[in-house]
Amino acid sequence: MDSRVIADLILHLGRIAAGDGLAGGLTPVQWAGLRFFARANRFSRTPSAFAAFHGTTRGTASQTVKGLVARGVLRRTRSKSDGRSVRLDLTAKGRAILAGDPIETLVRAADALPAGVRGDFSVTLQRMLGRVVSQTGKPFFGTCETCVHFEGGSCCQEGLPAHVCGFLNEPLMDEERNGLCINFASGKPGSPRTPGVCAG
Amino acid sequence: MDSRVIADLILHLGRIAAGDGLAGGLTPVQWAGLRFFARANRFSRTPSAFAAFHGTTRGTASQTVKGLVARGVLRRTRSKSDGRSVRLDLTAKGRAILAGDPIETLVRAADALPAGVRGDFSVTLQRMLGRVVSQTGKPFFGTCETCVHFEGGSCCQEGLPAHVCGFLNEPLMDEERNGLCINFASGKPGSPRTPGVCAG
DNA sequence: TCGTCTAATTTCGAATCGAAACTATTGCCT
DNA sequence: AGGCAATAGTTTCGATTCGAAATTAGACGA
Repeated sequence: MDSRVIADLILHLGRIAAGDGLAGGLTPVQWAGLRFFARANRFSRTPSAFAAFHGTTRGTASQTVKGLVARGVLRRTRSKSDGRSVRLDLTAKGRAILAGDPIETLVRAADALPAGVRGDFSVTLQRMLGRVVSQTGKPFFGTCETCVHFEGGSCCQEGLPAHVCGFLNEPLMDEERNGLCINFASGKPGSPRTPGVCAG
Repeated sequence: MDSRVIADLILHLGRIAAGDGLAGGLTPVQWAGLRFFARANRFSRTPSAFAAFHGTTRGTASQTVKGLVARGVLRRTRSKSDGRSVRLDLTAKGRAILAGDPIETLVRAADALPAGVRGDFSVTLQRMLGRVVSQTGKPFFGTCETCVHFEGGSCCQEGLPAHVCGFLNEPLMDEERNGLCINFASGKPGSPRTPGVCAG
């Protein structure tokens, strides 16, 4: 019986916080897009990945992206390795606009929570998302931190890629580990990551 | 920095769970309306209250209500005491449809949480909603349980109203205390409710 | 080279939303 | 009483959104 209240609260919170129409000149969907492309890693900053993340079709996602590019908050570049693919990056203007995100109301509300509560709260939310996502068959976007494809090491020199994504066979810079990835696959929690073996 | 993740998670959860298009023949907005009129008390089952709760305009709320009445899930009756006002009640069909609410995915995810966690989680969500609501100036919908206007007693006979809403000066049946109310005003937590004095 | 698959876009019709105009009713104020 | 502002609800209108389907372009295997 408490569970229904929880579900209602989550929906209501999301609606009240993000439903605030044209805050800062962007629509709620455009805000969602801007947030996604700000947090996704370079393999996932594509229209298709945004469609999967946002739970919509590629056609709709394409329109959202077009609007954001037209506003000058996203830059569109074709992939060199795959002529079909496109990568979207935030422009300086995009990063500036992100500061006025209407989600800030929610962020401040989370900030006001006691520090001890906040950690548990975040973990519980994540657990619920994992369950919802697996039940509905939607893709889960996680970071390298708990990804089974992540092969890390720290034996290399400064400034060189120290990690590898085993799924794409691509080197990863240290600061790229925090981006959301569409290729995320959950590893067993607590199992140590394979230490990377470096030639150098 | 954890706070931003929390905000993202809440929005994403809400989107994934409720954004599921025409589940059961109703749109996401219509589901929100049906849920509201199922949980609101008899003073709050009006188009205006739904507009306030849902964070939209009265015009848009009116359209949503019209759609629900046309589908036969809500019944529309004019108020006898105020010729302008209208009350919406769920029909038997409405209650039946509510069983297939797409929010059930979220409810099940909440059910899967450990019992100890669930209580704290619910409290934290409520605290965040309170903060968001006070920051944005939107009305808060609470129940009699913690409402300052609630004047309760239990000295009356069975079957007769045992409580009173001090704001509307209206008698309240025992089972009406759990409905969401637009006239909710938060009382000091822990302060004892005024015991009702019965003539009988 | 052909066929199939994937990435992205475009088009089109239906639905949604908010702002503004409008009707009807209430209730305060003199 | 009579006037008048406030409130509840509805309607209309234009802009936006959305999803389904068709379209273009490139990748890749047989």
